[in-house]
Amino acid sequence: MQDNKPSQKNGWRGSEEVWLDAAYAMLIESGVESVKVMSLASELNLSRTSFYWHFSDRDALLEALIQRWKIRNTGNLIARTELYAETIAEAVFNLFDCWIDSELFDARMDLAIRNWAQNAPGLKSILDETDQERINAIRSMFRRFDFSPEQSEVRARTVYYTQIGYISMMVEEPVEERFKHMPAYVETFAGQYPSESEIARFMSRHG
Amino acid sequence: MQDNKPSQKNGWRGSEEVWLDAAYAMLIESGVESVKVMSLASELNLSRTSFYWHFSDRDALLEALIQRWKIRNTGNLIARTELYAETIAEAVFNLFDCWIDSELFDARMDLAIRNWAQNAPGLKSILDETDQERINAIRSMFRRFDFSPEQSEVRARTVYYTQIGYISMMVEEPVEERFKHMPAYVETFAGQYPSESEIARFMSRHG
DNA sequence: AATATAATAGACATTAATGTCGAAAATAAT
DNA sequence: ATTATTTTCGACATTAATGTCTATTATATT
Repeated sequence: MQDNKPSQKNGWRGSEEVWLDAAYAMLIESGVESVKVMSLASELNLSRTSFYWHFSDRDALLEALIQRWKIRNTGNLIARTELYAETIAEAVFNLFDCWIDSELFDARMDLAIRNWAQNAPGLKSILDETDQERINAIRSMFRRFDFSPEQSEVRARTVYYTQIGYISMMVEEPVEERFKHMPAYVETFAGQYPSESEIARFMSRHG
Repeated sequence: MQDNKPSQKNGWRGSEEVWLDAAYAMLIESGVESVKVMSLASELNLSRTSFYWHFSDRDALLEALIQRWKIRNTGNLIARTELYAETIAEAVFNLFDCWIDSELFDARMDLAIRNWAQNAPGLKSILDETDQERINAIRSMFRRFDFSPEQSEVRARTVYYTQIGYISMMVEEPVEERFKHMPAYVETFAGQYPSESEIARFMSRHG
């Protein structure tokens, strides 16, 4: 594990990374149950058995997928909650960046992991901890703007649950639609409507 | 399909209902992938092959599960949004009954169906429609209390997404904890803190 | 060019699942 | 009690998946 950049761009058709990428694509597309050595092999036009040169078995591949998620989906969200903001509305807008920029937060991966965790108790524990860390960070954000402990707790959960719900439902709506509603979401979550300049600052950050 | 109450309590060990109940339990416990004729048979101490007397094949069983969900999880929620209420806070409390009483709304089944739908496009369509109907009903509730169209739209979605998120995360918290936070959730969703009597009315409805 | 290493692929073994068929057994109907 | 019906079960066929072992091939190193 943990090769530091194995000399990529060698002449071989397969590699740990190639199999992992295919597995990732399969995972977010159809769930962990469909991450099968057979399917990946035929997709990559490689013999099924040569998979076993790169990974000891299917479980090792799945473990690598979890590692990838851990590395990518930790930190960014929390960093967003700690960004400078003059009002709670601006702070909520900062967090919203995560729901728009998949570089900051990979929603599809998060959903796949969440579904997978339902049948993998070990993963469920890790996910529960992760969720808790994220909620803690959002709660602190509200506390910094002088919401009561109770208010901060409930508003943090509302913000987070709302997003998890949105992801779980795989809502497909045009981007304009999403942006249009953002100020009203800020008002609901923060209890105050954002100022024109706050809206403008948020909008200008995104295309 | 659609027997009108087949003479139950006959002397046979198996029946459509017995298999279906076992499948239901398996579905909400471990997801559709693990609803397997083999597992169910060994759980019921019946020969695997006698399953095929009651159902033509595994697909027929899965279809029956979907029917059960359709019948049970439609109507109740919408009815709750239409109940008499003097304030929006009271109306939101009325809806909250669904999240507490599993007779009104079977959250575990809903989650299982939602996960299943990710790999079953036909089911996904049905689920999308169902979600839309529920959100429409909640939106109408806010409209009745004179929230603007935009406000009603966003608050309805916040209420619904929050609950779907809560279910998806399989949050396990003590009942007291849940009840303790309810008024603060009402405040967030409705924009106004519920009155003492509204809280009392809600609490007294539940043990 | 020769050699070592990394990667591929085919033959084999195994397992878990679905589904068919016909014989046997349990129950219900007369 | 006899007969008919409903249900159960075991033997068989099939499929899709995992994983091992060994020979071969492609690439990299010297």
